Amino acid sequence: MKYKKKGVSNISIGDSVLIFDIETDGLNTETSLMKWFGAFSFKDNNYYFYTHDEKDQIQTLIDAHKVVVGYNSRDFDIPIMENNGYNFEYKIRIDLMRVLFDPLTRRSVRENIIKVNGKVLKDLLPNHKLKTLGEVLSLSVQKGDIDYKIFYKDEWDEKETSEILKYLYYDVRLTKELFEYFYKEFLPMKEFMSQSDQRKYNWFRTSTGSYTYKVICHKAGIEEEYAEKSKYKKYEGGFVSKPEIEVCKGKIYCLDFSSAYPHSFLMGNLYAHSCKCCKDDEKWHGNDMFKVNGKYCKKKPGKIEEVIKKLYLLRSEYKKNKDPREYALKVILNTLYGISGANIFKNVYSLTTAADCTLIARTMIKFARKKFEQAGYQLIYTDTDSVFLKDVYDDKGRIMKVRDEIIKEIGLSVPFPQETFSMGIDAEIKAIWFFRDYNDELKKKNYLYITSDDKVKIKGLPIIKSDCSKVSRKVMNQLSNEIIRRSDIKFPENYIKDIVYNILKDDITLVANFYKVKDLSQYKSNCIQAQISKEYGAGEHWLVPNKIKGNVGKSKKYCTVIEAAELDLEDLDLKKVWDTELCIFIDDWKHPLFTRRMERAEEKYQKKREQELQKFFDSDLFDSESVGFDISNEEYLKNEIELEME
DNA sequence: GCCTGGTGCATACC
DNA sequence: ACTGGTATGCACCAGGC
Repeated sequence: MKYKKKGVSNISIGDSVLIFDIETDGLNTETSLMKWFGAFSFKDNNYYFYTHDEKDQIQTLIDAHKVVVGYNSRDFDIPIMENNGYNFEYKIRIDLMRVLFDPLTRRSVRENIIKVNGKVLKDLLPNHKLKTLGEVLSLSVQKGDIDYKIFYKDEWDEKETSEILKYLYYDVRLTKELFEYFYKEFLPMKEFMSQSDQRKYNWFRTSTGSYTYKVICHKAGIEEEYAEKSKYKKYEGGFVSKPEIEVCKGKIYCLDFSSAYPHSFLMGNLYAHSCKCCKDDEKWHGNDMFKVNGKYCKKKPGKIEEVIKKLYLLRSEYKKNKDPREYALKVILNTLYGISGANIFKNVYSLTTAADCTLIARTMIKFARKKFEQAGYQLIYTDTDSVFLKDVYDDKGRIMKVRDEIIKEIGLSVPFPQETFSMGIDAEIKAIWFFRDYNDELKKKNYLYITSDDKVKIKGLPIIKSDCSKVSRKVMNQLSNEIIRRSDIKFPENYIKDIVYNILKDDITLVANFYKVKDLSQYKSNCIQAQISKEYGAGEHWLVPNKIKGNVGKSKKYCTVIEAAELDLEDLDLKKVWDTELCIFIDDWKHPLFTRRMERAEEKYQKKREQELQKFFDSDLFDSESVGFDISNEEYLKNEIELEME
């Protein structure tokens, strides 16, 4: 019995692609029997549905296609069908689940480069079920499920058949739409690959690292060889400065190098370490400015450098024309540095090259800092390829002149200066804040700023991390208008407290923290994630930190939102909400650990003072004139703190 | 008992 | 077929006093 249904497709593919899905009587791939087979063919835009007794027709349909596509088909559908006597030899097999992530290694493959409404797909997915994916990507998802008992038999009446067909149709259609989504999303990556990789859909399903390696090898004419994965040495990366000040208001600019790492490669010719056109002692081995470790050809750009340059220029053009292929080139250019530090990518791998790439970038940004400082600008912060500075002269043109000087001087110190290399303005800011840790030191990679056009940008702060409580997020949203209106983020403690308790009054479970945990077997310690996995299973959980309820946690306890229904406000543990999430908005806030340390030092000082005093009273010197201490209280406290911090 | 430092894990920045 | 280092925060745990 064959059912056929006309469908439509919004993409045109040259290949014969078959989308398929099966229904079985169980989940065990060794023993399960396939009961139904559903498919969509891009050859004729038809859906096909068969029962298990139409084996020849199913095989004929498969044979008529070059590419077969399923969801979790690599570990489920195909093994079962093979055990049921079907043949998938020589088929190009695409498992759409594995396009996103690999369930075996639990690594993301492409879910972290797909964006939905500005957010990364990975962060939007609570799990990797096909239905969830359909919902997040706004595809046609059928509501409701089927009772799987229906597949425990071999024949179905008209009503059952209709139910199964409807169910299977929606699943095939969802898989088809997902394929179409990925196809459109990744097609811009296709043309940079070799013919063979294009044919095998490697532009569609490889990790970004593998993709980049394949493209670079193809374009540069290098063998695409792989090495055994091994533990390799680490090397120094980007330079991150401590923030120079806590708050800065006024005209502030964030300047950053355009594609710092690709330009490091180009300007230092860092992949041309084993050229045969010159001897070792004729090569570039750095200078006073760039103390590189490797030796690089200075006669002509290497093969990989030629490719980088070509792709960089092409990207600039695509970017100007809003061509979607711009993104593919961005991925390649940004990933190349990463794979040059991973030994499996044998023929681009070079620790010296990777380390010299970061060294050049570190040197450049430190040089820029020095130059701006010498020119009278106040440095604020630096991370890898960017520098924040205050425009004390209120003269953008002057900054640009200093910038040009920096670029020019860098160009004079490298063997292959690049015209495309520059520094751009990444942000125009009117106020920026940094925050203190428990040692009262300003933290790196954590800041908040307001741009000249009144946009609030937050980097790294706990309040934007995925585990942040909803109550803190709500508070932030309530404050945001006020923050922009006043150009200030600090409020009196009681003001924030009122907002928090007003929110918690209605729902105490909003203090819950978000946890995404793996299967228990994946943990080798009794860490909190392992405890959560053991108690509530792998997956995503909102857990309420509290003092009395729950089997997770030893000092602090965690229970589910449902279990928390019995808790009172006083039972909650609000430490994270106050001391890490909301403290950034509170006037004159000090970390409690730091405060306690100060108090202890004060106590110690008082004790010592009493002792000294006593000693003094007990001594013969009581009558003499040498009364008092040689250092002040503040000085003493400072010394104590420094001693403790060592 | 309290504090400290090391470690594993998760997640952000570049 | 598997991109890198830098950094913070949380909780656990062992070891010192």
